[in-house]
Amino acid sequence: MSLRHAILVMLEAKPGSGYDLRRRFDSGIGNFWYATHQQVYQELKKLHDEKLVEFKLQAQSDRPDRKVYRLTRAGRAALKAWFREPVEPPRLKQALLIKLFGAALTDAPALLAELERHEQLHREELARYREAERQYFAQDELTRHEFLGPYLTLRCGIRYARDWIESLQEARELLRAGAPPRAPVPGRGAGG
Amino acid sequence: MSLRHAILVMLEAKPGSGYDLRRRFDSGIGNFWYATHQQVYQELKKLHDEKLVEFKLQAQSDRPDRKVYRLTRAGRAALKAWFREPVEPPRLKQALLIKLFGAALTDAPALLAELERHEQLHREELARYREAERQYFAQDELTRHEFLGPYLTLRCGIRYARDWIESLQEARELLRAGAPPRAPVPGRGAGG
DNA sequence: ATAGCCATGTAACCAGTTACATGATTGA
DNA sequence: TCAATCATGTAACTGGTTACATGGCTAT
Repeated sequence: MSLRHAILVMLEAKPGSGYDLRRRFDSGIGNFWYATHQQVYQELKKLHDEKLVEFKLQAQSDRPDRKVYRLTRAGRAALKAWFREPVEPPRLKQALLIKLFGAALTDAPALLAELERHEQLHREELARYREAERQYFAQDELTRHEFLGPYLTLRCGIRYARDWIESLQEARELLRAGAPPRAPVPGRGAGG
Repeated sequence: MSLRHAILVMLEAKPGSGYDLRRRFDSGIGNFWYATHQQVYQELKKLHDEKLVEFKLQAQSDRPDRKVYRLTRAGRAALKAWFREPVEPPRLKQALLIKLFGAALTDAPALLAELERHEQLHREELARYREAERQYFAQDELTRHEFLGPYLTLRCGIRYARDWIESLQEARELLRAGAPPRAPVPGRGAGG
């Protein structure tokens, strides 16, 4: 139940409409927390009912009116309280690994193609993160300090994507070889 | 909607009861797909209604009767069909990263303690994986070949846990320093 | 014309979680 | 006596997804 906290963090960084928030879920926090426009609008409604956010109607002549949300004092308090509670570690759901686990139950070419496809997706992901990192360092020190939090999540994403690429490469090599390794791969790759 | 496929893969590896499956979700596939006993029993019921699995009642004198499930021919076909369909990449939900993203909104000590707590959890996770890897290599080559799929998922898990530890260490260091890095960390850590 | 963007919403459904229930056996 | 393990299940609820709806503006 952290969707609301993702939204509160986003709104505290910068007020915005449901539509704005939805788009922000395509990057930044979106790299590790996903939400559809339905979830955003409904959660905003709940947050408003609970008086954790408020909005100003922003009439626009050429486009639909916007509800620009921001935190209330109670919202800020709720967010601070959440920061002090422990979050439970996430429960992973990696469907691709179910396939890899059951590698013996399918034909190798289909699985190899699927692994390669995912590897490619992670390469693109990694490229996006690297570009974002480059942009981060193009800023002055004051701005870098302000965005230290987002930068640190970016670093997590870089390691995540990079290691998927490594793992999928390894998996493809060993599956192609059709035989298990004789011993743990030495060095960093062995988990040491 | 891959819970059913996780169950089908598990049952194809070895028939078992709902209770068995539930326990198997504590390791192996459980390292990357979680399920409660409710989900298991209800999914088994659905799979049975759809005639993808069948069961034999195993009466036991001292303990409750077990329903020992296994795949039907249709179940095996459904599983093979799934292996040929692409799986969508997972939508991550990492609540801890919401906190890290919003680091500026809370006091450092609370956040640092939370990061350290998670780092510790990942250290324990990594230790489990390493032990499992050790056991894998203690087996003969034929058995290693049979369990190549599970081994490869273990490798993914090792990289995953190891990198969380690295990322959380880095985050704690930079947050403690109270200042952003001057330039990307050189070498492998920089995303290269 | 056709599609896409901006901006919001209702309704139905499905997946996942939590609480509650049963009942025998084993070990502290 | 109390808790844990084995083994299964019903019921209520919450969170998340998909489909459908509106309506003007802009670009091809």
